[in-house]
Parts: sequence; structure tokens; C-alpha cells
Amino acid sequence: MSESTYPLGDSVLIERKGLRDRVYDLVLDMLVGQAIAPGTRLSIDAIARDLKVSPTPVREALVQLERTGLVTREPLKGYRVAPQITDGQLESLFDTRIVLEGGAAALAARHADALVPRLEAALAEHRTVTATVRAAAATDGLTVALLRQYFTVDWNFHHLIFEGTDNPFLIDMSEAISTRVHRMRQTVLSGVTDADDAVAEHALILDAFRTGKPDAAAASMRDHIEKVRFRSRTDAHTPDVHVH
Amino acid sequence: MSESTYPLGDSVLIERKGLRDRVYDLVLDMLVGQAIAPGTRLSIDAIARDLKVSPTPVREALVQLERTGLVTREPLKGYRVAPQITDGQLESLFDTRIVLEGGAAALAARHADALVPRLEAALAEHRTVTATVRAAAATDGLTVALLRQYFTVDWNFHHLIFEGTDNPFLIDMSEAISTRVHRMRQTVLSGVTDADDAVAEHALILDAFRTGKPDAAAASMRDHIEKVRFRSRTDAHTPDVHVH
DNA sequence: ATCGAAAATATCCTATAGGATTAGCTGCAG
DNA sequence: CTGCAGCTAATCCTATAGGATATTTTCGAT
Repeated sequence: MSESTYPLGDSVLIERKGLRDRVYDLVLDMLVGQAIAPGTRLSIDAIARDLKVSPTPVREALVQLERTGLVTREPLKGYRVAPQITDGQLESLFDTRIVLEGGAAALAARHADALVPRLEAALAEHRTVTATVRAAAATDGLTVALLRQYFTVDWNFHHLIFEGTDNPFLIDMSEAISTRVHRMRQTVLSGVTDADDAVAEHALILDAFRTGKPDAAAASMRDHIEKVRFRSRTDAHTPDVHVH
Repeated sequence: MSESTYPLGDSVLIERKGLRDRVYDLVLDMLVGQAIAPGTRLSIDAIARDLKVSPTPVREALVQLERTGLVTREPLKGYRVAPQITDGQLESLFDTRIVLEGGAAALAARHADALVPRLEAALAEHRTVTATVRAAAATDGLTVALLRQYFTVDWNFHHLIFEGTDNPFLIDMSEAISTRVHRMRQTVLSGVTDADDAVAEHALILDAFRTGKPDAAAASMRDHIEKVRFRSRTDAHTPDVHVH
């Protein structure tokens, strides 16, 4: 038994990617989803009990999480949620983004013809969600889920450019950046007031890609990130927006 | 007890960084040290028996190794040594290095005054080891240890520039690059015939840093890596150099 | 002789138990 | 009331055992 006789074994086939990855996804969602206080202890046994698995896969997932910078580890003392990003680290993060995403834009411009349609679709979705967010903010119906959706479509534009490079190393590094950017947004809470600016700047980047010139694409990207940096600085210490 | 009364407790304090990191270092040395055939299975139990530890720390070390790209993993099938780098991946690696190290050079130029002395020392060491390698090659006394030493001092120059940025994210990414570059050198076996070229180009980079201009530093670094790429292309499929 | 199938081996994956260490709390002295 | 010693409890780390799966070997049929 256990041939392909019973085609309804799909549900168990989905499970066939190891417990480790499922635990990883769940803990990651928990970390980027709801803002958890930095320094909170992440007990291996407690997580294992909650998820009804043994500590071993939890341990492996945390090792993987550690390399993303979301959790920190002290030997013999356990894992903790990484401390809030400092102002200095924020500047370093933007410097890194300018280097990485600027270079990625230049490389992706080689395949501009294949990339432009995707960017257009992503930008259209970005516009739509931005309008929804504005309407919700006006009627005081801004939900956390809607915020997350906005962050996703915003980052999706940047991610497409990384994928456009067709460079596995750069794509891998983009994910390392992604987790940090998400974490930054939890604390800064910007990126909602400047939604229109972001859309406009993304449109400029798209125009640059339409020209097919690598330098233009890189310059527009660097310009965009530099402006995001500036807006983040000013919005850094303003009180949070009210969210339902 | 356990105050600073007994200062001889240092030896046990060295051990106090957990088995996982020690296993990681050992396996990493094994992978970058002696060239292991790609696709070789890395049995968790076998490694655990060899190192006289339980499988758990081995498992964690392999998860960490997986993110460096040195080993691959298939769920329910185990770990293997990552396949040899392909020509396309090699080009991608050089593209990534140009983006990352070019940007790092521009950022490190901010602290050029503190960085230049270190680069001078590293370059001097690079020169010394290069002379030793040349002499050894002439007398047919080229050892693997000497080769490793050369690779180390060569990369040390690049690593200093990353550290000069004082940017934790870029430094972290530099280590991700480092393992790939080491692995590439195992297969390409270049970097020994062009030792003099490398030293000369590093000297040019140092000169650029002396001017303190970020653009000059970045340009010299990109130029260097581009030349390394070109030399790697030509040397890619030449027979191996005889090494004792 | 070659191809296919089935059994045996080795390996991974998960679960549970025990020793060692650390964090938190209670109680007492100053 | 404050500070410190000592104890309790929770946690991490390591080790071992059992079930499930993949790979290899062997045997038999064409």
C-alpha cells in the first residue's frame, strides 16, 4: 500500500517538506505579524508545546531565524527577540539598501523588456492598495491586515527588481534585507503617511527602466531610497498612528 | 565560588560557547580546507560519531552551513556538499562582488584615514606571502598550507574594506560572499598565477583610498574585480597546477 | 546477460529523558 | 526599607530510542 492508488494523499504531501520549514514559517509570521516586545524570551520548549512538535525542529528553525537578524542567541541562555533597531543601525540599513538595490537595478536593466510589464502590474496593485488605505484611513477603518497588505505590495516592487537580476546571490541577500525592512517598519510606523510619495517614486523608477539604461535605473532607485531615508528620519519619533 | 578569585578558569571559559559553534567551525574548516567532491553525503550520525557529540549540535551546525551555500539539503534525504559552481553562477558571483565591494569601498572611504594604515599592513603581508609562494613554486615546494595562507592574506585585504564601512549588514554579507569565493578558488585554482597582478591592483586601490574620494575607491575596486573575473575566465578550464 | 522487483541496510526525522546551568523569588540581616 | 544569600523552578543542552523513509544490494525472471 501507499502507491499512487489513492490520489487524495495530497494533504499529506503538502506536509512533506519537513517540520522545520513549517515551524520556521509560523515563527516568522508571528514575529513580523504582531509586534513582539524586543528582548522577549523565545522558549524552545514552550514553542514546541504550542505547536505540538518536538524541540528539535524548533531548535533548527531558530538557528535559521538567527541568521535573519530577527532573533538573537546567547549560548546556554537561549533565544530572544532581537532588540529594536537603533538610529545608527537604521542609517547602516539604508546605506546597505542603496548599495544593494542600486546595483540590482543596474543589473536588472539588462532584462528590462521582460521586467517592465511585471513592474507595471506591481505598480498598479500598489496604486490600488494605496487608494484603499487612504479611504480606510479617512473613515478610521485602518486595520492591521490592511497595513500588512500595503507593506507587502510596496516591497513586492523592490523584490521584482531583485528577481529581474536573475542573480541568485543578490536575491538571497534581498531576503536578508527584507526581514530587516519589515522589522524597521514595525517600529517606525512610517510608510503609510508617505504612500503617495512612494507610488510616485516607483513610477519614476519604472520610467527609468523603460529607457533601458542601467545608470538611470540605478540612479532612480538610489534616489528613491534616499528619500525614504529622509522621511523615516523625520517620522522616526512621532507618535503612532491610530490603528484598529 | 566562581568569582574572579581563580583566574585559571580560562580554559573552561573558552569552551563556553556551545558545542554548536565548535562543530560549525570544524565542519567549515573541513569543507574549505580539503576539496571534497560535490554531492558527497554529509551524514549527521557519522559526523556526530566522528566528533563524539550527539546529533543535535551537528544538525544545528548544518542548518547554519546551509545558509552559507556550502551544503545543500533535501528534506527527508539529508545534506550534501553543494555542487560545483557553474559558469553562470560564477558570473553572478562576480556581479554581486562588484555591487557589494564597490559600494563598500565607497562607504569605507568615509573613514579612509583610519583604514589606510590597516590596508598598508595587509598589503605588505600580501607582498611577503606572494614572494614566498613564488619562491616555493620555483623550487616545486608549493604546499596546500601555503596556498591557503595566500588566499587568506589576499581576502584579508578585501575584508578590511568591509570592516572599514562599520556597517554590520555589509560585513555580514561579506562573509556570505567569502565562503563562495573560497569555494570558487578550490575549483578554479586561479589566484596563484596572477598573484603579482593582484598585489599591483590592491596597491592601486590603496592609492585611491589615500585620496579619500569615495568614487575613486569604488572605481578602483570594481576595476580590480573585473580584472579578476577576466583572468578567471581564461584560467577556468586549464589543467591544475601541480601541488605537493 | 540485462532488467525489474523485493529485501536489507543505513539514514533521517521525531520523541522522550536526564544532567547542567541560569533566572527569579523568598526570607533574613543590616 | 534595602541588599544579599540561598533555594526553587524553568530552561537549555546533550544523549538515547523508535518509527518512517530513501538508498543499496541481492535475487529472480525474461
